[in-house]
Amino acid sequence: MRATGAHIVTYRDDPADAEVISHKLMARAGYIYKVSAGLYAYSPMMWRSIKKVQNIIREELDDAGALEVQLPILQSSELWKKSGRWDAYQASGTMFSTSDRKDATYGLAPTAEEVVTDYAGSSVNSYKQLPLNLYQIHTKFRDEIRPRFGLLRVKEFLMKDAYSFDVSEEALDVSYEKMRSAYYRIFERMGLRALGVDADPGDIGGSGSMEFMLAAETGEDDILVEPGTGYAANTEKAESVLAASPSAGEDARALRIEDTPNIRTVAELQGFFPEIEASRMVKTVLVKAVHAEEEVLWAVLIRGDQEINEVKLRNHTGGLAIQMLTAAEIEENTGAKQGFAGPVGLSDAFSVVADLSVEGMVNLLCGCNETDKHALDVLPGRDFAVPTYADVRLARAGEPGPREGKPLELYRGIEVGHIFKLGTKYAAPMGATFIGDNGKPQPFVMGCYGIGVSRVAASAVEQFADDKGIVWPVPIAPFEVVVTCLNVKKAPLTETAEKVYEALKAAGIDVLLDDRKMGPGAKLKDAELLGFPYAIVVGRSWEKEGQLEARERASGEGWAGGLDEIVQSIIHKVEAGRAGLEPEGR
RNA sequence: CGGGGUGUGGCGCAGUCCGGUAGCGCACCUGCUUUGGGAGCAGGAAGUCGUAGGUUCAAAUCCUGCCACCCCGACCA
Repeated sequence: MRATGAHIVTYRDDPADAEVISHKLMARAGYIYKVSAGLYAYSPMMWRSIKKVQNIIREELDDAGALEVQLPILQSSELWKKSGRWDAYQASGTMFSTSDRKDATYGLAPTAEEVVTDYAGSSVNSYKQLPLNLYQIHTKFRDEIRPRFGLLRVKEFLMKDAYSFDVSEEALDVSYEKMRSAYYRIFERMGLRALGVDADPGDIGGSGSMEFMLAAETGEDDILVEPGTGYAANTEKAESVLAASPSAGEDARALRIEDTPNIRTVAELQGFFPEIEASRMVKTVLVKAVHAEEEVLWAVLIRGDQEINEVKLRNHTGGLAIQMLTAAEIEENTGAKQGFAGPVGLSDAFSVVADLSVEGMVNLLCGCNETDKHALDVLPGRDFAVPTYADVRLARAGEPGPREGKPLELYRGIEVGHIFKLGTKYAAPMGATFIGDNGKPQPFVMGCYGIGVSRVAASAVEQFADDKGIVWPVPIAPFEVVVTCLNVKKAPLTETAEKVYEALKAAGIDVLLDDRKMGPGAKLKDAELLGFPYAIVVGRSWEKEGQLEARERASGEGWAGGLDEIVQSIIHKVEAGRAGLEPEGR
């Protein structure tokens, strides 16, 4: 393609509302245009990249035996009520909803489990039709609380979503594993190194899930990695090994209640009782778990030097969301002011869960639901009922990892893919069944698998950009090579540029000929900003020495040579670059 | 939703405190010159100053309501 016909529009300034590098550069390069908050138009150049991302995904999924479909994104609330997800998504406010002229309610798809399960339920009758894996690449909608970071977090985006249908858990394991390895290949083929991490399934639900992360400082997820062991997990889910409380194994002393005027936090208590470490204290955090129909009060006990993981806690309570109690609610339900709650003398209004870090603690210090007092030398089981123990603790960097006890390292990442084992979570309530080999109807055992297509493109920019602009990996670049003619008024130059352009086109290279009437500086800057992996410059050195110059965007490396020589070297480099990254074991 | 901030040609901004009828840079159009790192000169087009109301002889500027957008927290591919 010729640049004069490619609708290239670039800007000198970053948009005022851009924070992260991918947003700034994609806007400056004219790849994206903000229509309103969280809604972007993709330019022709952007769309070329996105189509390449899509095609890599298609090829790998087709290879893995999945079938592409296209499902409606306007979906009846009736269907969502059958799976039970309507309430959850209304509660969290993530789904856009609307109604038709007859007042029937619809949602705009944030994912498509209901629709695809409905389809499979009606079109699959026998176990002989399984396994089945259906996928689509389509628009998804989420009413994000705060859209930001350009294409990284938006209200409307392109997602690849796949759904597997199997006869059993064992068969699901096979389908899941196929997708997992396909995911590594997909990202490697794009030239991106994705990290698979254990994750929380969130609103989608199900038994197992794994996220695929691209490392980036601006990522919104924290990942803990135990180096050399293959253990990596989102902090929402991550586990670590915790040393026992120093009090473990001590003889129990008698309970005492002491005055602690206006001493509320662990830090303040440490100041007040300098001889008692935080690891001998138990904090009691009061929350409510919000369910569709009710709210349940919970008291959460955790060792004083530890913090609660809200996601783990939410999963334990089975609620849709966790909210901290307000000062007024605390007083009303415990009879004491904020800062003095504890398991000792706690009202029956609360369900109690204690983190594993509390198990085995003796002579601990905690609140006793009396303002300006704390209990010391408390013994669980004697001074309060032995609670249910569960892991609700936030693992932190530096703590020993769960596999071999090596210190956990913290990384930030952008979530670009997420795979889930759903089991029968959707098929069972929706009555989506097939006839098994025993002649009886049974629900599908499902998995679902997402990739944020538009987010992948933005993440790639985020990961590779430099101070000059975007640096596309070859497999997803809008053009693999730009041929820059520095002076379009000189016939020898334009003729040479044409020749190079035709030669590369004939070799099957995606090449852009920059034939615009602009100054040489502006063209070179544009090529760098737009991020084409390779550039061939036709200018002075051709006029004077019959030499073309080639440049590699990523390394900044340049080389010169005769026309054929340069064309051949570029073809080789591009063809090598198309393969993406070397597979890394899995 | 809570806290903070901003709305002025397509983009980036000044002008607002102290009221007097709108300006700069980039981009755009025409012509000439220029061509190895975002060219020069000359000419031109483009804004009811987010919006509604109020104060005033006079409002981008002061007052009130509303809207949009952005930043910090909770959501996710």
